[in-house]
Amino acid sequence: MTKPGNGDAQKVSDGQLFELLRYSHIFASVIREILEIKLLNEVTPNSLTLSQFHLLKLISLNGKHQVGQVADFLGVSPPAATKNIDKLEGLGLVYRRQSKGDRRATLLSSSAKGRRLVEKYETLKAERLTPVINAFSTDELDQLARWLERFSLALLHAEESGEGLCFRCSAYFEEQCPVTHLHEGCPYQKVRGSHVTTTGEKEA
Amino acid sequence: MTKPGNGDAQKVSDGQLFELLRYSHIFASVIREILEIKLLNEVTPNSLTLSQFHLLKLISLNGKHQVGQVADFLGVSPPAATKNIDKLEGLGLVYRRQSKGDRRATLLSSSAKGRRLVEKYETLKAERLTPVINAFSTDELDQLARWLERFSLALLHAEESGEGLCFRCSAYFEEQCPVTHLHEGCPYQKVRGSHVTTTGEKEA
DNA sequence: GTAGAATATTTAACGGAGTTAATTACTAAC
DNA sequence: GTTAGTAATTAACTCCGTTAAATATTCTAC
Repeated sequence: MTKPGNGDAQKVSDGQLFELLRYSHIFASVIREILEIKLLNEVTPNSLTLSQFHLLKLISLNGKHQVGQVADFLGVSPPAATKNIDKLEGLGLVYRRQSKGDRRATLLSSSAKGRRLVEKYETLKAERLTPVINAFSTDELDQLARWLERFSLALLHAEESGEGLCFRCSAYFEEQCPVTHLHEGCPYQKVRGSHVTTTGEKEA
Repeated sequence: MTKPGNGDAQKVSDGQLFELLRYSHIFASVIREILEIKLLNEVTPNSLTLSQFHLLKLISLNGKHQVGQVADFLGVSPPAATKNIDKLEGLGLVYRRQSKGDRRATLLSSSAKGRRLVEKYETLKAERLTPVINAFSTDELDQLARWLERFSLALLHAEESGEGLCFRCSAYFEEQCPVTHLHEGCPYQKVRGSHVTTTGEKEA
């Protein structure tokens, strides 16, 4: 792994490459395990999965999605989405209702309880980031965010077999998704406009 | 979430905070899904889990670990480690042998096949990183790695309830683990010295 | 030196989340 | 109006994790 002469353009040394591999992995693991899974378990006694939470968040942002859409969004099969929705519905976090236009379709909307949960999670997540923010200057934070974006895009574009590629923003979406041209029909796109405010649908 | 007045020190704007949350999540997801899971599935027709691969990697780096140690390392229960080892052993990637000193203990070592797999994965991973490397200057890559480290450390230190905290380097380890004082007895530490070369144990 | 506590691993029983295939209900095409 | 297609669900299964119990070995202490 840290052998000499790995064949590639020798732009970076083996040591640099190792550091990059090491810290990108560690960063990814720490974000996922500490900032996401651990926090989620603290916020929900009923311990939701990350998938289930992302589902809840998407539904909170737009109360007009149907099951198939959110399945695509999560990157899972429709039956898996159904089961996740069952669980969220059982907890009173989301509701199902039949679509008027197409009576096969089920529309999903969040309850006030569901939206409160999303908001609580996001607030706490931002709080936990405070020590991180304090470890950087404002300019550094800006630069870091841009580099993370550049890194992710470079990786994703290289991979573009055109398949089910997605930026995996998990509802941290922006007006203009940078990978839309790779993956048409992203549910995030359908949610555009409601942006980041916790504007749910009607209450039940 | 992007509400005004989130209470915290107003060092960063809500927009900045959102960008940071968005891109740290996206980066973490892309690393995990594209650079790790997807790549692993391409390399192994028998589709190993990330856990199983990390286990194999650890064993490849040091052929003297016992089951309980690698269970700690993976952050799973001993029975889970046993089953993962069963699978790797069934594929001829690792071997079990009884410890001479303590006949309760099982020592684990990798086969040449196992080490080849690890090496192949790491080589391909480095290759996939080429477009990323080309998207940055050498100095930027250095800076990025250091920032990822600083970010991860800040997050981990803030969290330090002293529990099972770990840097989650998954065997991308360095001589001096920055969180050792938080988590004594890390299996990575026991592996120190063999560093990153693919130096396994005896062959069977 | 042997009884009893502690430790290392495995087995057994089970749960949760994912999969594919089949079913049900509805819509759309011709 | 029959037929093909689509949305969602149910059924049957797999995989990876869990805790509790079983087994084998070592350590402690009288």
